Amino acid sequence: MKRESGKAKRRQHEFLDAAAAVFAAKGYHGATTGDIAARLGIKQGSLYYYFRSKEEALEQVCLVGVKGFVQTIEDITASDVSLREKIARTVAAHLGALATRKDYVVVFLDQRQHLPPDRRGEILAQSRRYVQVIEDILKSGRDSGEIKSSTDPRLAALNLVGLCNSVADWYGHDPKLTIELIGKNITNMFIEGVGA
Amino acid sequence: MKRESGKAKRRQHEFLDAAAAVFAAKGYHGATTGDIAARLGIKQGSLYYYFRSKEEALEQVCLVGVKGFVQTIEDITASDVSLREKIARTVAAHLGALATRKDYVVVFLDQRQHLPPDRRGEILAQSRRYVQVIEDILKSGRDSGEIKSSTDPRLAALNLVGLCNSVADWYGHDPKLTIELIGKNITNMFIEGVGA
DNA sequence: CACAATTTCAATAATGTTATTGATAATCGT
DNA sequence: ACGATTATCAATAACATTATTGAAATTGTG
Repeated sequence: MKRESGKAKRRQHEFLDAAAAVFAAKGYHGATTGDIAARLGIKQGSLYYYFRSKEEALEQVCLVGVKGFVQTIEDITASDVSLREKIARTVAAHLGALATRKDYVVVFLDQRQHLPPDRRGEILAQSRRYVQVIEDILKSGRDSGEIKSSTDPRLAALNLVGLCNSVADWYGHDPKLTIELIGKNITNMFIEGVGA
Repeated sequence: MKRESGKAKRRQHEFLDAAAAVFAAKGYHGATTGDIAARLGIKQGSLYYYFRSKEEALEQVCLVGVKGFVQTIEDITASDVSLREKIARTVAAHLGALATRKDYVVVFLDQRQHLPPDRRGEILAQSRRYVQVIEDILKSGRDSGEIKSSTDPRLAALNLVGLCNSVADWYGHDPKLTIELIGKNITNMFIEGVGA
């Protein structure tokens, strides 16, 4: 009989959290399975009850990381609000994922390259689609005259995503800089720029 | 007698290039000294004629990477041109370093965290100063009324640097996207935004 | 409680990696 | 061409890491 009691799921979750934390802190290759085990208070070999291989663990962590991004973006495109509001929501969702699941997001951003090609498929597809959706949002904004006609939607989308991703490099250093504050700042800069 | 013939320097340079390329491609821990040796066409043990340890190699690569950034930024602050021009030059210098020394820059950006604390000192100091100089440029621009008074120079500096750094993630994928084009795009977006 | 399922352990095989060393080959200046 | 300097090699010690296995402990259930 399959158990799948809430307890088992909780433990599985703890395991993924530990893997994400260790991968984020040390990088995939810099992290050892022993590090993950130590964080869970179990022995290195015991981990293999939860995964088949270290690679599989990385894949799972990356998937959680990227899904945090993609989750809400669909609804945002569909919603009937101004372009500014769409961008504000996109940024908020992006930064929100960073705040609530920093380890997963950081691992997705920085460690997915270490997955062998045959494990990269879905992760790559999801992240490509994410940028594509943002590009589409910008394109529609250009059509509706809400953004400059000279704006290249592709480049602008890459810039917006890069801008949000870069927050991961320093978020948390200064407690004054809340997600809300940073989000407003990025949204404003993206739409109006810093020029007087 | 110390030789220091041009040849020796050239070889030293080749060695650093190889280390940078391998670290950039596989990450510090994912890269083996054997990988670096293979790229140079020599045996793994022979590398230790050029460095004392893998860590030292990483430190040297990171230093070259960060110096590419800091090099020109000083002159830009001093120069007597408009804020827009200062920012345009800053972005151009940043992206230029990315284009001409991508491997070194990528290693500095993504791998410096794997240096032990006692090797991080100078690298950290240089990169802090880099952001500080940009912050100062923006502050002076705020004082001169060239940028919005509501702009937070610190956040804006972090954003500008993050934006430029994020180009490393995709630069080179599309040959149509030249450094000049990307630079103009970023400068425009940073100052005027994409809004109509 | 007793039984079955779940979770962890101890021990270890197989492999890979860094760094050292003394010998050897290649190169340079005279 | 010769001796000295520079560069590379072969071999290996020491160590770390992943993954496997069968046993043991723990937990949940009737």
